[in-house]
Amino acid sequence: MQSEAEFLAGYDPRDYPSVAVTVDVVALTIRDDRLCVLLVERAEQPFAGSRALPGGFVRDETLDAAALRELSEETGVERLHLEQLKTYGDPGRDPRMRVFSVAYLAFAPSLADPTAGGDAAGAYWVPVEQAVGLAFDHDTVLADGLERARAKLEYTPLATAFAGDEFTISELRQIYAAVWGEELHAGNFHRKVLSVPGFVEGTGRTASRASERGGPKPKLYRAGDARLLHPALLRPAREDDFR
Amino acid sequence: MQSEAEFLAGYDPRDYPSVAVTVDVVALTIRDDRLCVLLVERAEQPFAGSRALPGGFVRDETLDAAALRELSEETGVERLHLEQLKTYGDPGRDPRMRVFSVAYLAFAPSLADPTAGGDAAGAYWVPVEQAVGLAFDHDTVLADGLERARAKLEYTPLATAFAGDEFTISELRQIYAAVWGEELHAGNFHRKVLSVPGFVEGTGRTASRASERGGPKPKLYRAGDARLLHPALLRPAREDDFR
DNA sequence: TAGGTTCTTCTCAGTTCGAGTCTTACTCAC
DNA sequence: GTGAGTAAGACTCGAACTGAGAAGAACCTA
Repeated sequence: MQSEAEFLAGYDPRDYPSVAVTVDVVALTIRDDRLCVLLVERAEQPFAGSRALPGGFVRDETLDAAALRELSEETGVERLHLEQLKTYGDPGRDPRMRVFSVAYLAFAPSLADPTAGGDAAGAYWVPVEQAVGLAFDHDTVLADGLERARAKLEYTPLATAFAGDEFTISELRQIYAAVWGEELHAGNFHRKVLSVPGFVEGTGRTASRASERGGPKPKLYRAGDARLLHPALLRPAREDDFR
Repeated sequence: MQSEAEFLAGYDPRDYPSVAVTVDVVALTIRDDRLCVLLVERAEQPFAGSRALPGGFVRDETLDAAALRELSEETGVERLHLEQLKTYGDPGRDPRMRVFSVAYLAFAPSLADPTAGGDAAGAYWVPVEQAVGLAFDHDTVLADGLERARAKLEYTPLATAFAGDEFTISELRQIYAAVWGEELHAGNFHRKVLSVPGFVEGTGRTASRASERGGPKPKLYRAGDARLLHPALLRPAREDDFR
């Protein structure tokens, strides 16, 4: 494999257009009650061998379509909620040329392992706290994506995008706990979720089995039609978050 | 002046790079208790003569720097709060070539009239409800910016960015009223603002004059050090906003 | 000086909140 | 099968917050 130094030495910027636009995707899911992000192992220079967020150049398509395509090409992941996060364009963030990267945030229910493809040598879900030392400025992108995801859980029904079609209140609570990194009071969470209009709606059905460790069979719910939670479901306040 | 049709007929895409990145700025302020946006009159094709958001091509600089520079060049406006809004990149949104526009949102205290410069034939503050029929997809960009601004007033001390260094609680209330488009209960607003830690801090001073129509001289406050309002200052709920 | 307006504080009832308890239904280990 | 432990869901309590309104003092204009 070519080293990064060799690659840069043989690289002539005039062979390429001087400005490029890419999309990069922060795809999140919950696995084993842990918040995980989708990473690919880069097969090409620059940063060959490093881990990075999946992404690539935008073609003759909308930005949303590019994000969906790249995610699908490099990882096989398809069914998910996508939204634009932020654009990163500092000069020098890509050693080849001026590259503007439009970052997307994606939320996926628990899925089978992704299949690598495209420019990616491998693709896998990694617990977010282990996703450090990424290529380019992707550490920053990931941090911004996590902050956005944590905030959006408060005032949108986004958490249901992490769940399957039918879910229990407990599963929903564990999604919140995984994203926020702290446990929630089960009774209060239950009361709150059911009291917010349009958050979830009952299916009339009950899980076929209780939790592994006992307890009654929980009722099953599906996502409601609300697009905003009102009143919001605020995470426990920590003083230092505000100053 | 060249018509748009003439311009396009004489336009050869090969004279230009095929992809470009611009910044466009939704700059907001309050004038006469009304929410206004900064518009420029375009001097160049395409859309010459139309009104548009101030903006232009990104040079060898960060995106934030480009937004600040364009705003200053085209309008003379300088001292303000800037944050990235969203990136627009649909094929065909600019008739010349593929243009990606990184939109910024800016909040300025009440200022003197801007001075036109750069590509702009004129620059002026326009009440947002009169800012329709803009060039490119700027109607959409403005709508997204307004929605973002309205939401951020709820949970950040952003409103103080519209005020001067010292302001009264009433002035702050009128900023909220102008952005949200509805009156607020003066007593409750007063109680709420003072109860949120770090939102405002007293100066110990009092306005030299009361309101034109009477009343006591109000106390003066300045922005506090909070970066988030907790608890948030929620706008009156309307059912249809949630579904 | 009179009347109207604003600033600021206060009251009151209704709602939401965090923390905890309780009952019931279930799983697992023995 | 039985018993210990756990979870779902309903409930209670006091504290905190909310919207609506009232009240007094300060100040403007006519």
